[in-house]
Amino acid sequence: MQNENQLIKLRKERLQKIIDKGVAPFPTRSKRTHKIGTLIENKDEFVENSEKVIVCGRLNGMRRQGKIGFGNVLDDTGRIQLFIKRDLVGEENYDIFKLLNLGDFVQLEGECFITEKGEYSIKAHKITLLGKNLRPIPVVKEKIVDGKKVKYDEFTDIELRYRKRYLDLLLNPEIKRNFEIRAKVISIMRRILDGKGFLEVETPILQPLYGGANARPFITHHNTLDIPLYLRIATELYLKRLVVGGFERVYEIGKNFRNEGMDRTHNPEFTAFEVYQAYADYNDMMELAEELLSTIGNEILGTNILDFKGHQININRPWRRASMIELIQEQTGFDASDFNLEKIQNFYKEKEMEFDKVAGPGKLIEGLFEAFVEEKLIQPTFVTQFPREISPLAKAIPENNNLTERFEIFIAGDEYGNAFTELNDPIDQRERLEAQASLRELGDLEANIVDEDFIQALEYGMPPTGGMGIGIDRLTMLFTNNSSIKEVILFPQMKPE
RNA sequence: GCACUCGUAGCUCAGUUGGCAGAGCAACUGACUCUUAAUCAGUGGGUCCAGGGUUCGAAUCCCUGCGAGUGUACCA
Repeated sequence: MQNENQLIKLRKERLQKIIDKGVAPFPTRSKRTHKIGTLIENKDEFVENSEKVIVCGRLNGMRRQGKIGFGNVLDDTGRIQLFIKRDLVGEENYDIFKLLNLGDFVQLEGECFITEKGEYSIKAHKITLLGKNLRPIPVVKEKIVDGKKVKYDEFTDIELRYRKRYLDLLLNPEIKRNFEIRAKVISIMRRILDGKGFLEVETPILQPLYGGANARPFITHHNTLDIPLYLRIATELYLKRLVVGGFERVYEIGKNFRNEGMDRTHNPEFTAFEVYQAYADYNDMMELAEELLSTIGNEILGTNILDFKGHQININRPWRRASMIELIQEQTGFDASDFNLEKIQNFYKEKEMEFDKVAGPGKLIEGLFEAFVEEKLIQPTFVTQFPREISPLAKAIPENNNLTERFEIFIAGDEYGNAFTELNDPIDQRERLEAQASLRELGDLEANIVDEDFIQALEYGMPPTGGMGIGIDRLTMLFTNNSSIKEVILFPQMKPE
């Protein structure tokens, strides 16, 4: 830090020298006639015309040699070499050039030409400072060796990359692609849903009660009302209220907040997509999921065969559909379909797995799924028919009250989405939430809370409805082949230094 | 939460058996009218993550803490 202050001190001395020359270091106006990318795309034309151009950008290379100098100017479309000659710009302007630092923003007036060594450049008529850099930017240099780009002193410290994302984007421009794909994923989803007549809505982030998922919330306080408020853990219960209100097709894309552990697939705030469709069920949701992902793949990558975590993932529809019980049997040979608690517990013992003595058969079946099946599900799979016991918001399947019309989407061993035929029977719903409430009293901090207003809404009547949630962050990881959620969140949560 | 690994200059890294804290780039000064990791000469720059311990002597060995990564647990 001592040293950094010295480096900054030197830059501030430079700044003073520039001010002493009567030059504004942070001028208010700039005037750009061309983006660098345009000059590069139409190189021949610009060289031939000697048209006067003005580009603006950051100085990211400097090679001064006496009375001439070279440098590189970078904007968001590309990089071009600047050539400056004292005899051309005059001594006064050349002195300003000599006082510039890497990282300064400049406006460069001149004409395009090819240097004697063949480099496409702008010959400066005038260079103007647009913004002084005061803190040295790490310098990444590139060289072409055998036609391949070799980088020197790359900015790679993962912690620094996340803490100072602006430097990451500046010095590792290929990272921008993750966020461009992220934006495209969302815009394609919006376009598809809007095209089907879904209404995009915004429901409260600050909620007096939280629900719609099993998770611990962030708690805040409203001063005027003097009540606690919770940051939402899901949008589900509000979106269903809208279906009660007569919006038959709604969706929301927004942040959820869960006060839980962080790892490569979990950030405390994350972006979820939730969709509800009246007079539909979970089968319709499966088709929607297939359509969304395969369209995104085709449009963004031009293919539905994705390289991901060392696998070739085929997201072309249709995807495999298999029930949780069936998948457990496939992997272990164990048949849990009778929900016989003692039998399931014995199987846990046989496999030398620990289990919660008070857990019901549904919870234990889920445990078997997690232990034996999840990681095996590489190609996109709808895991269907979850136990009713662990699905308090899903409707039971007509033939078997132990199971619900619910599925989760698994790809490469990770979960991507969760959907059900929504429970719209208010009496059943109340019982299920009350059962959750008693779990909570037994110490399950993630169990659902009874939301009386939500149940009342159902009492007014909700049509049969299919609903689905998909994690946008994980989807972006899939389409950018990243295994850490921090690579697809611009400013991931970090502990303060 | 637990386990393992990592933390040295602005950046990327080296530092042997415990023996004066190092390199390249960046920065500063100077030279240089076609460079492109420009070059050449010179200069400055360190809380070796923090604290404690062992030792004549610690960046190095030990302990504790902090931060990060990976795995694992939990979290649909």
